[in-house]
Amino acid sequence: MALCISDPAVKRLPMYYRYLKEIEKKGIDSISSADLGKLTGLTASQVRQDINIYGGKGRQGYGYPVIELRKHIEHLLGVDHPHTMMVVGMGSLGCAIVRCASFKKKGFVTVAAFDNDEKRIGISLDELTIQNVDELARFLKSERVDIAVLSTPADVVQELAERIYRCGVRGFWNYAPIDLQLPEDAAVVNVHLDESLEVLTYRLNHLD
Amino acid sequence: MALCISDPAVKRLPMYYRYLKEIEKKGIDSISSADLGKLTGLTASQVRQDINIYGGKGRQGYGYPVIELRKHIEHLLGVDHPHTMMVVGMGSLGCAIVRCASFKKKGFVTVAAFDNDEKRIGISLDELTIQNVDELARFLKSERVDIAVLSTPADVVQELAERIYRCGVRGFWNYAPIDLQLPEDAAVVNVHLDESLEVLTYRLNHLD
DNA sequence: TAGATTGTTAATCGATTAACAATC
DNA sequence: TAGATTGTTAATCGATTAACAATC
Repeated sequence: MALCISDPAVKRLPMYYRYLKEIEKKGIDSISSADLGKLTGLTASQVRQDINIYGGKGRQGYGYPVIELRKHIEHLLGVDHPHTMMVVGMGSLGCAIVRCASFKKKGFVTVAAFDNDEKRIGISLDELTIQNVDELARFLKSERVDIAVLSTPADVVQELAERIYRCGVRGFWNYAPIDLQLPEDAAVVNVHLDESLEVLTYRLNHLD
Repeated sequence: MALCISDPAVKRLPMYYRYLKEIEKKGIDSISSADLGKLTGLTASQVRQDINIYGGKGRQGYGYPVIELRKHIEHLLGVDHPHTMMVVGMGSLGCAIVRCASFKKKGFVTVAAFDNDEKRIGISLDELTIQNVDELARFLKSERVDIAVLSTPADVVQELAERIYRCGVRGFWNYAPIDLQLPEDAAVVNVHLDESLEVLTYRLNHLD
C-alpha cells in the first residue's frame, strides 16, 4: 500500500472506527464531516482531511456512507481479519487480558499463555493452560502467532521480546514499564499504564 | 501555577521521569541533554526546550542534576504525594488494577472497590472487600477519593462517572471504551486499550 | 435548480529543530 | 583558560484550520 498515513492520523483511526460502528448501529446510513466532527471533537475540516488521507470517499451534498466508510477503516486497521495472540506473564494483568471478552469478539484469539513461575504453570484459564515459558520457542515452531502480549516484570521483558522476535513474531503489545527496542520490521506498542496514570495526576494537580 | 505546559510536553513528562529514576539508580548525578535525548529518542534540542518549559534548571558545561530534576518532575506530576483511588467494576481488569503492586509503590492507595453484581459483592481482594455500588455515594461522604478507576461496561460508565463527579471526585481513569464527557474541572484520562491494540494491528499490517 | 457538503488548495498555527551566544 | 553544555532565539517543519470551487 503506497499511501502513508501520519502517526497522529493513525491514532485517530480507531476513534473514527468506534464512532462509525455506533452510528451504524443506530441505522444511520450517511454522516457529514460536520456531524462526525461534533461526535469526535474534531473540526469538520480535520475529518475531511483525515478521510481523504485514509482513502475514503464521500459524496458532495450528502456526506459519507457510514457502512462503506466503517468497512474501509476496518480494513485499514487490519481488524477485518482475525489475529492470534499469546500472553507472556500471567500475573493478574496477563490473566485479565486473556479473559477480556471484548478482544475475542473483535477477532483476537489468544492461543497460548506462558509464565516462568512453577506455581502458575499448569493452571487453566478459559480454554487455555498456562505453559512454561521455556516451551515458547518450541510452541512457535508449530503455531503461528501474530501478536505477543508482554505482561512480565520490566527487567526480563526486553530479552524475552528479542527471543520471541527471533521465533518470527512481529507484533508486540508491551505492558511492562519500559520502551521495547526491536528491529524496524517489528510493530511495537508500549502501553505504559503507569504513565497514563501520571498524566492524570498531573492534570488533577493543575486543574484550578 | 502560572506556567502552562502543552499537551505533547505533558505526555513526555512521565517518560523523562522514568528515565531519570533509572539514571539515578545507577548513581549518575548529572546528565546532558544529548545523553538524555539518546535515551528517550528525542533530540537534545527538544530535551532542553522541554526542561526549560518544565521550569527545570541545568548548568552550562555540566548538564542537569539528576536527583534535583527527578524531584522537580515528580512534583510537577504530583506524584510526590499519595493519591487515593477507588475502583468501580470488579471484572478481571478491575481486580488486576487493585492487585497491581506497582501502583501501590508509587503512592496510589486503593481505598475501595465496588460492583453491582451480587456474586461479587462481599468478596475480598488484598485488604479490600467489594462493596455494592449503591453504597458509593454514602462511602464518598466520609472518605476522600482522588481518583475513580472505571472498569465497568461501556453502557453504564457515563452515568456512573457523573454520579461520582457529583460526590466530589475530580480524577477519572476510564477503561471503558467510550470518551467520558465531564465538566472542565474534572481530570479525565480515557485509556482505550482496544484502540491501542488496533494501532498495533494497523502497524503490523503495514510493515513492509 | 438550490442547498448541502465534499475534495483540495492555501493560510495559519504550534511544535520541533537548528543555531549560537552565554557561562559554568 | 578551553571545552562542554545550557538557555534562548530564530528557522523549519508538519499538522490543523480556513476557504472555496466542484458537484451531488
